[in-house]
Amino acid sequence: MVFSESLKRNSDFRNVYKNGKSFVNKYMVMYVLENNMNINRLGITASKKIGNSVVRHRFARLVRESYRLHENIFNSGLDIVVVARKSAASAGYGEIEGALLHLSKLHHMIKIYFYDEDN
RNA sequence: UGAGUAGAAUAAAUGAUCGCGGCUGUCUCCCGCGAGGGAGCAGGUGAGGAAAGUCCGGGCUCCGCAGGGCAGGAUGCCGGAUAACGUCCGGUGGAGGCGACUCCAAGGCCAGUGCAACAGAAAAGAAACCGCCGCGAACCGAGUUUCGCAGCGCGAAACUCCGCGGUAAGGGUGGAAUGGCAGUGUAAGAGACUACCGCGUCUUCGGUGACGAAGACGGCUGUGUAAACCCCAUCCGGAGCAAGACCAAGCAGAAAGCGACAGAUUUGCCCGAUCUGCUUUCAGGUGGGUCGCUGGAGGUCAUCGGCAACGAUGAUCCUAGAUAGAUGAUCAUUCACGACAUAACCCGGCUUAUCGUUCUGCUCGGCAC
Repeated sequence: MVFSESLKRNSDFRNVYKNGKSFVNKYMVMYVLENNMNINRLGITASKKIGNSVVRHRFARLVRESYRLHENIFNSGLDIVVVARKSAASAGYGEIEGALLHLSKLHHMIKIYFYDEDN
């Protein structure tokens, strides 16, 4: 991913939870906070309540793939944390991708000139 | 061909595009005096049979070397395999199945202690509820049965109701009741006696052994429970790859309390050993990198030894190594339409989860010859 890296530290996660804004839909919760850098940092979380290791890994991969394929339409300088909800365990790629874009719009983090073709 | 039984293999496939982690590079570019670093490109590689649960065993690493006693834990038929095991192999004994085969926490209740609810008379230094039998008392009375007669009431006898005793055959209770069954015997009974079976002891034989076989002897002294305490035998130092080693960077200590009859370490306690501080609060620094990290009790094949587990020798192969943590997405085609489940130091096991498919040995039956 050219413009992004992953969010790693526990303290960074807590910072986003505490100070960022959040929106929710059926499959996930998304927290967003400006990080004053020129790249985005993406963190993905899935608790053990969601499922076993296979399920949690799969969720992370689907989110990462969805983000990667749409990386160029997002605004920069954001810390993004995606938390899995229980129904995400059985979701396929299309559902995860749709959910990610839906929440992105609610956060107004999609570049303006992409709005038309994505709607 | 049906049912079953034991074991083995496999764990959707192929292609295209985009994407990710290691590795390699006589490739390209950028940074740096340099060692080197970064980006790209190319090639090649990248989870499982259980990677899981973390239940055992070991390797490896560290610990003021690990010593003794007590406590504690684990294992528990025999022999073998192994680095080791609670695993595996081969046996013995028992249980189940027509059988192939499967299952077994399979040492010791004549070391001691305990427990055995309910039921039952009685569940272990002690036993008679019913029943059966004997003797006694009583001869009053009541009842039952039988018999007699001068016959519708009288009389007689026996038994029971009472007491003492014998008896473990039978009934009933129970998971379990003094070996079983048949006979002799007896007042009634009883291993009291006899045959057979079972049990115990001894001897002989076979086996490394668990144990088996045969013979003799003992009438066999009233149970079950040791996943009850316990006894016996064997084994066990602790902590774990966030182990641990190294490099780089960086800081700052202060206060209070406890204490040499102290404190710390070695799972618990005692002895012994070693060390000299320890605890709390406040304040401060780092939170980067390299190694450990995958070539190993390794896989495959052949030969030899062994019933086998396994071992020896030779040949041959190398197949993830991340560090917030790499396997995904889309499209196409095919099919049985895809279960369970993601390495985190490494092995040997066990246990549990699992859509299916295929193969092999064996058993019991059906049909045909």
